[in-house]
Amino acid sequence: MAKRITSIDVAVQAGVSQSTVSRVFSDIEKVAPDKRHRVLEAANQLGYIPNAIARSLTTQRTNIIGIVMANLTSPFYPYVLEKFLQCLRDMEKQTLLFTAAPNQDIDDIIPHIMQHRVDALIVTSATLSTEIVDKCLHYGIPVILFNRYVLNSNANAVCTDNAEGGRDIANLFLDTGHQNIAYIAGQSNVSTNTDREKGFSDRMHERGVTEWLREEGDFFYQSGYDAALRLLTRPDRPDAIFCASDNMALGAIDAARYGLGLRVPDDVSIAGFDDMPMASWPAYQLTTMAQQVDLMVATTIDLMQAKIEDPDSKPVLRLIPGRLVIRGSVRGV
Amino acid sequence: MAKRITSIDVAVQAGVSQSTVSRVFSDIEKVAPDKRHRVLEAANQLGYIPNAIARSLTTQRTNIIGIVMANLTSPFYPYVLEKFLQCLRDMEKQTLLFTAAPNQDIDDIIPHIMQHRVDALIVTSATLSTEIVDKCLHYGIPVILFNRYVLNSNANAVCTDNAEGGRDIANLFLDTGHQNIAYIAGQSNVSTNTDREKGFSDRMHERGVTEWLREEGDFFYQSGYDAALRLLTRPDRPDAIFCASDNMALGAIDAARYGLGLRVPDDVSIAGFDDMPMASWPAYQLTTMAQQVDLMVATTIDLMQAKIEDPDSKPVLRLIPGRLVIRGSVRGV
DNA sequence: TTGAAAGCGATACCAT
DNA sequence: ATGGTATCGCTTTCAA
Repeated sequence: MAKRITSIDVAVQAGVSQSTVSRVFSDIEKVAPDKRHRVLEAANQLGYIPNAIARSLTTQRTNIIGIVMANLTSPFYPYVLEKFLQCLRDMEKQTLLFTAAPNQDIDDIIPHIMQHRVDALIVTSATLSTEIVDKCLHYGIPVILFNRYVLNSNANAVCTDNAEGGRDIANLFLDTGHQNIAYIAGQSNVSTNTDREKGFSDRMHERGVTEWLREEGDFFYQSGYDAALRLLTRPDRPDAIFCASDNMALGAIDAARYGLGLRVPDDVSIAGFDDMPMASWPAYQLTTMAQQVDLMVATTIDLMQAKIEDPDSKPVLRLIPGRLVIRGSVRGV
Repeated sequence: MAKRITSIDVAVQAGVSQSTVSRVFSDIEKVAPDKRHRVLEAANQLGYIPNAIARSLTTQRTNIIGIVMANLTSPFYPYVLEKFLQCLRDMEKQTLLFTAAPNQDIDDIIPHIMQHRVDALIVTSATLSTEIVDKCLHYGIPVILFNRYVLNSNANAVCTDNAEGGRDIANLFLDTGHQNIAYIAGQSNVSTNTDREKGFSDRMHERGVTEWLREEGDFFYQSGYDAALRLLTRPDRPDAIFCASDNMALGAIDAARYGLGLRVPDDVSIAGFDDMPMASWPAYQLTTMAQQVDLMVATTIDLMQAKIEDPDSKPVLRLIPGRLVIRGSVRGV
């Protein structure tokens, strides 16, 4: 490795002061056209690239946004991540990405992130204790929760209206005359699941249905497959299953078809939640409650910007409505 | 936001010098147990978190690894990314992640990354010009290509042995008595495709087959679906299709089944390449050439480490063999 | 407009 | 083992 090129080298080469070089590369300042030209030329000649580390140290801004992702393996999240990366790239921000190790407490990784003094922190599908959120805020790092919320926290949050989505699916099943309905839950301690389930069961009750089957999974494919197998081998086989995630819904469809030789939707209707890319594949044609990812991401970025510009703004929770996407996995529509 | 807490604040509070505080947080140095205790206590009390920016400026190391990813939307890459994140997290390194915008030249985003003085750069499924690689090296930033290689470049590279994989699939089809074989290509200008195709066609020739069908896709699901539709509606319908990616293979299976009512593998055998998670789902049971992602990632990290420790080490290309995974989409095995 | 000089918050070398 | 101090590479006053 050759000697590192700094703005001083460029200054010497261009016959100007180091300050002037700095001004050229921070754009804003006005510097005489001829000098600017000489600086640029010298920089190019020497292969100079400004050092963002040094810049961050003085400006107190890194232009880096931290993103914490829980599970990249579920096909829904890569899409979310991709969107975030696109947005941030367009804003000329860089992205420092973190995943939690299995069973690792998200709270524990935050200090690692804070060491790097990110300008803001986006946390998807994981909750943070109010203490750690406050610690971030204390350091001037806004926190925005994506698809999770914590009441009475100082963190902003953007979330699909999961309860409303659950109600809509209940309506869908009942409107199409299904008699024996089942729900396959995600982990019962995460709000994404509980909200969907709450909306679903509230609406069922409102419409006079007081009993239905329930199995619990973990949002992943295999758990949906297994849960559906348990449900569909019962003597009182359900004729409709609402799965708390698309992933589980696809598993449920495969269990019905390949595990038990049933037809979907003729023998059993299946609905999901998320609308991940595979939901539209011919093999599945899954009817599902779509999360409006693009809108959610854009909203998250907006909240982030607002909070960066006015750190004292009050935290808000933005609920984004889901969109019911009718395909072929629920009969009678 | 309160005043930022620095090591000086901690030093004052603990009644020691700032140097001592620094020593406590950089671990290595020995400092008297009682002082260390006082420092830790003061730090905790003040909510002090060391500033990695300032540290990087003096140590000339950021502990950040840059990763450039081309397409997160293909289900194969999130898995790769997840593995990288895990490995790097275990090494206490942070990850700065970049994706290229559609049609954006990867070369153009490298300077943005270099500004942040990452300790190394991992580039997946994209090539870099030799000039830009040399520029990185000049700045002491090793470059490791993942699943792509550039001959005569100074970048290290880790790649599946795509040619060998292609040969193996040719063997598989011929050993199982298929007569009319077809190949669905990815973009014909990327080495991942050309190597697979080259191995495949070489072996076909070696075994006396000189003619076969060919369609071109883009590695994604839809293109596989469309290409398979074109192939399977020909009068001389192929009885075996080798797809350059699992994604396209799944599309091909769906096209055969749902587009044309054919059975897989009875009417047509289909093989893929990658072994992404869905390949094992009951709906597909795809026979495919698996890329050994864990091994590839580990190898990449090893090369990276070696290059960081000895910047003058010669660049190497590591070929990782694929593993043929026999499931149910090819008949006769 | 331009240059000189004072930080930013650590590390690391040099004394003690 | 501990403290003082120069240093990393920039941005940002302050004067000129």
